[in-house]
Amino acid sequence: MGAQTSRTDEWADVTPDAARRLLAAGVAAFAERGYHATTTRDIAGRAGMSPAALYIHYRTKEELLYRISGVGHRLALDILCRARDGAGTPAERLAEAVRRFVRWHAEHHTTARVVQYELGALGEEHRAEIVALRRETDAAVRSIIEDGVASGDFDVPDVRGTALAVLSLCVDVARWFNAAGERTPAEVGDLYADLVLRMAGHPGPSPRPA
Amino acid sequence: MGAQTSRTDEWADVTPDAARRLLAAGVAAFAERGYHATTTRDIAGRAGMSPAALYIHYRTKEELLYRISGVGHRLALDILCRARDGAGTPAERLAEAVRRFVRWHAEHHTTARVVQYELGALGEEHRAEIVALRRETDAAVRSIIEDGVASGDFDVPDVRGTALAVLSLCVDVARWFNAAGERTPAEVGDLYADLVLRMAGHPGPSPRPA
DNA sequence: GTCCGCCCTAAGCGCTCGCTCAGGCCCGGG
DNA sequence: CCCGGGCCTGAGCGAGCGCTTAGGGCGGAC
Repeated sequence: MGAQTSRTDEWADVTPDAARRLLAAGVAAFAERGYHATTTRDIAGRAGMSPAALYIHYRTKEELLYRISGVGHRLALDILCRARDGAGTPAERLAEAVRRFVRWHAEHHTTARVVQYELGALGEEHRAEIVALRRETDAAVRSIIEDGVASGDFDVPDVRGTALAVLSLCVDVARWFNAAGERTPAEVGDLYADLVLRMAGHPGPSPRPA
Repeated sequence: MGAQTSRTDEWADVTPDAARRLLAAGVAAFAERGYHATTTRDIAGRAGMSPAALYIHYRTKEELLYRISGVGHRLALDILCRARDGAGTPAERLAEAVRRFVRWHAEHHTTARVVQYELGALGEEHRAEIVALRRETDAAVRSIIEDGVASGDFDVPDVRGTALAVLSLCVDVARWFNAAGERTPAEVGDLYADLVLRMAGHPGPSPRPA
């Protein structure tokens, strides 16, 4: 009946309670039907409120999407930055980045779907702000690959193109992942870490950090 | 002003002329704004007609999407089937499949975007029909990889998962590819053929068919 | 010339959308 | 006790939606 919350609440620091419930309801609705096919009545209903209540906490339906998008992008970016700045060889860091990033996209695939595929529904300035976050995401992946090329761990003729492909591959997990499917988020993360190291020309199985 | 047509017209065999123009206008509009954010007035306007004209050739807006989706999926599936059934080693066939498939997704990225990302907007029976086509697509890729594993050309521990990842990687090109960007469709196809062979554990550069 | 059938348009119907507004409940401070 | 502000609801506005309907123009058969 109520909003479908994720297992570890990603919106824990949003207050007041009603605003948080609306956010979670928005994520569920947008992920299921898409932004434009979702009505404010549907969102409010999932949160157990009347349609008018939405406008006490958010100025428009678009602002609700913007908040979701901002929180989601920052969480995903954080995962990559931590891996980039962590200890270990470039191969360990790339494997760890992909493993965690993919796992997040699988576990929170409803949020990730909204974050990755409803960007076009944002207004002009809000979209520009989110696109900037995305460029940082891209730079983080590229940076790890560059480290590996410099150290000789990787063999990558086209660093920009490979970084783009790696990110594209990981992000698309949100589209096809199904919680009722046969693979757990952790399994997909491990598989993808392996595939990405192969793309980077790293010999042997994907290493775990020490 | 008029509908934006692709360089090689993919809708050549759709008649009458007005129906084809509406299809092309629908593709352009859906790709730009998404199905739900597109109005029938917008589609008709791009085709240079009044809103009512749409309903002479298509029963509903959803049927227009269904036609687009059907034609697009069949074109993409055809590319993979031809590569699967072609001559050459598994590595040559996989490289060729990816090269052509990716190139199509880049060249026709507006069509591909609609085909890949607006599936959820289809009605129940129409969606089931399209999903069946998609399963064939998946099977074609898996089949080539299985051939390579059997012949010893590939080293793939998880065939199902790798096939899924390969397809996901290729399909997502439609999302990020930008015609004004720095890479041509052919360049992206070559890069991706290389990356996919690495994912399949094939040593050396991606071979061209004889 | 006359008529028929195909394409098309102008006008508009019924509906649902995002969003607003006047007012009610409830809880903490005096 | 009363009051005031934060949170919420019921009712509904104006707009734009998908789609329909009545009829006009026009080219080919006779």
